[in-house]
Amino acid sequence: MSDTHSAAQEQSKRYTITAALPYTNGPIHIGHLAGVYVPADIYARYLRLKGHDVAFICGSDEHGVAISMRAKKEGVTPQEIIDKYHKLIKDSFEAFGISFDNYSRTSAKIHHETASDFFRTLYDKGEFIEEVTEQLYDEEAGQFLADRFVTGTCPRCSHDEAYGDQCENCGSSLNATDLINPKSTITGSKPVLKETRHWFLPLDRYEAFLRKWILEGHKDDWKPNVYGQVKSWVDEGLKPRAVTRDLDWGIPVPVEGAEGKVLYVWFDAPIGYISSTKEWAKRKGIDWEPYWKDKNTKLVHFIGKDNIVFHCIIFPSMLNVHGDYVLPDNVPANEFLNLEGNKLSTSKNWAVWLHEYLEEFPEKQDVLRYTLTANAPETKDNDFTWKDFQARNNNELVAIFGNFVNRVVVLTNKYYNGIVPEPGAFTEIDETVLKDLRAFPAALESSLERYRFREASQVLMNVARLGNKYLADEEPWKVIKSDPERVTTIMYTALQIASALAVLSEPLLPFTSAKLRAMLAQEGEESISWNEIATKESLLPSGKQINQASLLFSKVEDKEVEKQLEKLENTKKMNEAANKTAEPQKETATFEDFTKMDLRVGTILEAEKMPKANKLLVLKVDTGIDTRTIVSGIAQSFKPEDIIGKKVTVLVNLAPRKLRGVMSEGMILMTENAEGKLVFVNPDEEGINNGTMIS
RNA sequence: GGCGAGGUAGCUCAGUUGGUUAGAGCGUCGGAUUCAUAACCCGGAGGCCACGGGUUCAAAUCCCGUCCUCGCUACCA
Repeated sequence: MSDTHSAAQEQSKRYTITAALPYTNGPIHIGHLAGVYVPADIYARYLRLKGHDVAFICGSDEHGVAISMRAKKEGVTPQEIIDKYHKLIKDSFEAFGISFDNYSRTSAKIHHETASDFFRTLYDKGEFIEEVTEQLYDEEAGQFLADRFVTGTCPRCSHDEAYGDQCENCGSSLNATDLINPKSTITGSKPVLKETRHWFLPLDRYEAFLRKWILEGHKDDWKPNVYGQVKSWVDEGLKPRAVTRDLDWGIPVPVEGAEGKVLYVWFDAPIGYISSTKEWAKRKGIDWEPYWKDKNTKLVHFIGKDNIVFHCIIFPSMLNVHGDYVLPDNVPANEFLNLEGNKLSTSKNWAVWLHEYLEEFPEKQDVLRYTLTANAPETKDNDFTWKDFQARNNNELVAIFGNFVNRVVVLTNKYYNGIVPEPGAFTEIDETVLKDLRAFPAALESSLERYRFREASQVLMNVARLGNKYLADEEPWKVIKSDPERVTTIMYTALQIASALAVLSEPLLPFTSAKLRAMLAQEGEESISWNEIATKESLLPSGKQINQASLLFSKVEDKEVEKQLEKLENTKKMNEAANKTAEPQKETATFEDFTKMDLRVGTILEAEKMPKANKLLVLKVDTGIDTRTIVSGIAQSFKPEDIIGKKVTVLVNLAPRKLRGVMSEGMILMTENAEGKLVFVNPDEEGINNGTMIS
């Protein structure tokens, strides 16, 4: 082997690359891909090409209350839910070319053991705090109820199907114990309060460690959005965080007297990276430990911004107190991707689903990879539009990349029957072009090492641009008529660019790279390595027979874009229709129930913002009976000055309640328009006096 | 309310140890060309660098304030 090869070997490092474990309650969409899996895959592929030792690790995250609840709702077992999505996700990743070295699942035995051992180690070290609290318990089902397993009347807006953690009507976040008339969604029975013991990870004790490690140690090499978010958390003060739950779906807490309790999904999920690595190592017959415990291993977590706290604070703290483990070298979290101007939403079906894309755009994996990379939400939220998808494909992949390759291969076949010609003397222009070409690997490395994938996609495109410009300047199709000798050098040089392109495109466009290698007859033994591009005399040697041209990319027609937009329009319509469907009628109220409520016409006399609160207005209302203070959560829909003098409907005999220190005596009746803006329910006739009864 | 990130050309984004006419790609307009999927190549137009103050010989870049977007957090009908 050459000297360059051994030099590369010497620099070779060990990398453990993780991509966020997808939660198995839905398929993968473009937001996941753009934020996590595409950049992680590009990075992993690049490192392999550089000759590094890479473990690219992922798997399905299959525990947690959301799956348990969904199973109950659909009347199936949690196992059926996770099997369905695990398969769908795993298969679509594979078809999309995400090159995981191992894709495991947290329901695997090896993971249960690993997570269990991990917990036990911290437990034995006395790292946890134990605390007994009162939680809602369903006696009929014989189990504690997670917040989302409880519904009841919202104490704020009286919506009577509020969840234990949040009221979807008024948006307030709640404690399950706050709900009026709580009801178990499992049996419908009324839950009781019961004591339960849980284990907490005392994050507050790790503040000094986190400050030193991240705030001092990674000030300059972590992305501003990640660093800033971590700083924000640490500065606000960390609190102990429960790492166990009362639930029957998950990894049993491996401690005496913890029956019916499982590890909190956020405790076990990141450990899934470790168990997936173990699974992989076992299959390969190698030792997994260096990938997590050797100080020279570089651990990198690819995640979306919603996961920053877990990957930068909780998991590193766990690894640190456990001992033995290396800490992440970087966590290049991305922001979010929007779709046609709106947030991606699994529940609203506002997404481009990977498995659907693969069916609707066969053989176009690289087009989506490229679009998502070129437009990745690296520094701020970004918007995916189908028009942009079409433009990136037609104007860049087809027009620049595909076209260059096609020109070179067609001309080579036309002039030399597909045999790489022997070059003559190189001109200054040839030399410059070849020199520029050899600079590209370093340029790409610089972008990729800094996790600037968007930039890398443009650098890659510049390789094809270099080729196109070279052909346009040298005009072999003209020169062939006057000086055919010269054309051999031109075509040889252009073919070197195509050959480099085949290798350099591998991380971003793996399918295209493979096709191009095949076209240039540079597969397997014949292929050149990334590190050789800058140094090897000839990338595609004279005399080599290449194959016929075939198109690397095809145009995306307007029709296809329209079809996708139509699909989204339909989703919108369905959502609107779903919203229009009125909620079912509540249970019968007797006349007496109704007459209990004293509703009056009132007038807002004064209104001002509650200091230090976002949603609250403090109102003085003339109810006819008296002038009283009502605190109302309408500040996001109205300016105080705009509602003074407004006639409103007031529930005057609602039990008074103190809100942020101000006693609120009553409630203003509100409803909501299609955009979610609040609207007063008020008498629209003039001349109705304050205090008039509503019946 | 507090904190974090962002606000630069029609679009997507670079650019901050402060320093000549603020850059790239796409789009647009014009030119050239025909080997190539009407693609490539060359050139032009297009920016009060969110807004208002300040520091400075000099500000997209530093300081103060305001506004907008996204997120976290608090509070919360």
